[in-house]
Amino acid sequence: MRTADQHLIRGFPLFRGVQDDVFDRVTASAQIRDWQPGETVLVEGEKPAWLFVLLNGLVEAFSGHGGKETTLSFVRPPGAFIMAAVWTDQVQLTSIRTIEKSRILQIPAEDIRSGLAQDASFAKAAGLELAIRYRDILRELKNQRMRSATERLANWLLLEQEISNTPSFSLPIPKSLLAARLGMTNEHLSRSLNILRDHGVSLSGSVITVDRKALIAYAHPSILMDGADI
Amino acid sequence: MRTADQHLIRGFPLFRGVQDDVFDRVTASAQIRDWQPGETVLVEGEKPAWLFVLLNGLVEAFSGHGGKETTLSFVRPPGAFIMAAVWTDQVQLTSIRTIEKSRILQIPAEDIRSGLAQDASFAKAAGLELAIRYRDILRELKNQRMRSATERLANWLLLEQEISNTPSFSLPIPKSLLAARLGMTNEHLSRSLNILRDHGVSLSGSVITVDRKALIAYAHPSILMDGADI
DNA sequence: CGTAGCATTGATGTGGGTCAACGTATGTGG
DNA sequence: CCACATACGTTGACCCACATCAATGCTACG
Repeated sequence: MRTADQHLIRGFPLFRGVQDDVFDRVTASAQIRDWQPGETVLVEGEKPAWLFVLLNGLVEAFSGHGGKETTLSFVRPPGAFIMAAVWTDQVQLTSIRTIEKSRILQIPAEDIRSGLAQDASFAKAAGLELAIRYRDILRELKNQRMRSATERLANWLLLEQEISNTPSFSLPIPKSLLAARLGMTNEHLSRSLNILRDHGVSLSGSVITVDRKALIAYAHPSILMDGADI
Repeated sequence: MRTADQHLIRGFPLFRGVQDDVFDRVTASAQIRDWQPGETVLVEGEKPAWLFVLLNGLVEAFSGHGGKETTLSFVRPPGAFIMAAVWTDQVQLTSIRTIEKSRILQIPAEDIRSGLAQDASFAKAAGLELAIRYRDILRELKNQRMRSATERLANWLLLEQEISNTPSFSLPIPKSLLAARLGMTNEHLSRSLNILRDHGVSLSGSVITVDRKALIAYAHPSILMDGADI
């Protein structure tokens, strides 16, 4: 790894406040690799050999079972993935593929585990990463159980619009991915968008315009369910 | 806290390998309280004042939104709860209530956080707890997305039967709770049990007899989805 | 241009929720 | 010991959200 890269990584939340010697040891055998869109980074069911940290790009966690496939989350920089599998040293529960061209840091799982034991700051930072993902996925489960697909979509739009900070914005991902993200089919997404036309959403192609007040009345957003997102 | 209690707690996975002085500081202001079945321990939406560790009993994490309520998980000893909220110092995403008479240790959230920063062993143990819960809930999300309610039930029965280690066993929780746990209505649970009669399950009252081979053929269990359970 | 994605639309099927009625225990007090 | 209440489970009728399958439209781009 080049020293410029090392410098970049040093500033990542995961390594904030970590002792120099621990940082050096943890990153000694680390590698950085560039990935093309659509490449599979890892497959569920294997023991984790590395911890992965997304430096840039976009990555999808998904899983398949009995002919079905489901998207569990997206990861954006500076997120890490399969932290829980590395921490417990158990098989990965998800597969990972790149959505966009991505640069990914990989650190030997064993080095991570010994780093956790050596430096409380590192363990605290890694645990924080894990806690954030835990909360993300918990929100997702609540979302799934207590809202209809159309409501999920409505709340996603509200969040996305809030991020873009303009009433009109264009979808950052293709609709097929959005459907997967929301746990619904493409067809149903299309219909749901039509339903939302009656509640403050207008769209032409991938450009969305939101009347927040109307959409909020429909969506009932809640900070206990709508969190950090793609 | 009595020294006998302190001794008990010292042996908990959360405090395995923690330095004595850190242990003393973390547990200095800790309290143990006994709870009756059905008591609400904490309500979602509040900032966590304590970390809770279940010493014995059974506790349910649940959430409500827009007139609906959903059970997110059960916690059995020696599990901790709202670890993620304490770690991130963000509002709790779930409410907690006791199912059975329970004894619960509570430790000031601030003491936990400073303990994390002081002792790598403690941070590692707390992170392990978090990682285990993360994986539980991830499995639950996969379960929810890729299986029907009846399949979820079938796999739950397989797991429960495996624990009991006899072909015949009686349900450890009332059916209404089981339905909540599986994310379905009581009515649907009843129907699902009837469906499973054709696949190796026979029941009279709350006593279940499972023909593993037949049920496995229906349920398609997977270690990537069926994990530690109630 | 044609053809290869993607998105929409329609027709139809089904898992599972909802509501109401009916059973089946396990009490409690007369 | 029986009448009754209360809680829990089952069954049936019905409905709705969402998936599935198939056809069609839309854009893009070699």
